[in-house]
Amino acid sequence: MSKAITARPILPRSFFERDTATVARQLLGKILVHQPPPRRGPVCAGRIVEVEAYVQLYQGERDRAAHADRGNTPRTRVIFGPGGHAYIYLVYGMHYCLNFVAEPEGQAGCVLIRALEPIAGIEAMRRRRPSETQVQRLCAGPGNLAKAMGIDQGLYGVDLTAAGSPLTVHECDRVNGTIAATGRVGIRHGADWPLRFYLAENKSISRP
DNA sequence: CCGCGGATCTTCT
DNA sequence: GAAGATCCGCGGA
Repeated sequence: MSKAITARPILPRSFFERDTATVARQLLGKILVHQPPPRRGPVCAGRIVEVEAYVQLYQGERDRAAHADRGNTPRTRVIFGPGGHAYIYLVYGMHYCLNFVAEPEGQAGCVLIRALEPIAGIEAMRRRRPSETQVQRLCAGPGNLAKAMGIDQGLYGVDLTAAGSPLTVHECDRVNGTIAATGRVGIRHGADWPLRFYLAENKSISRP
């Protein structure tokens, strides 16, 4: 790949240290790159097509669906640090979920990355998800994208903004088409808050 | 096509 | 002890 991709500028910390919903929305169309250590697999990359924002307050109300709402625990500590780091956790004892920390240090916000359109490392993705037959579905859904991209707890806390980091986010051309905003998936509290953003016509989103 | 159960981590009640 | 920011395979209709 991917001189063409990794040559694009890495998003700076100032991109992430803003209002969480703004960060979420503006991540659409950006390129996520996973570069494992030498001999640990090929570079994988995908275009971000679906995200969710988890905030401290939404229109003055606590976001009880956010992990950070429970406070600063061993699992959530990275969310309270500076923006532009990876927050990774295991759901239901099975699947890893990748989030980007937003907001300045001391404020808790993060963006769940829910779907990517595969760009590079597709053969590796297929090996990791042999049951998926459609390339465009390899990274559809938060657990699926972590699996396909080879992302696990070992990347907890990595700085997304450092050149040479195993996980980086890169600038891309402006997105075309409609950006949809709906309620977040699989939660109860604040289920109707429009904090899920996705590219409406994209074939790689987790669900329409 | 739909619904159920399994996998088995973190946190809270 | 239970629920949760999930996904997949199985069985029945």
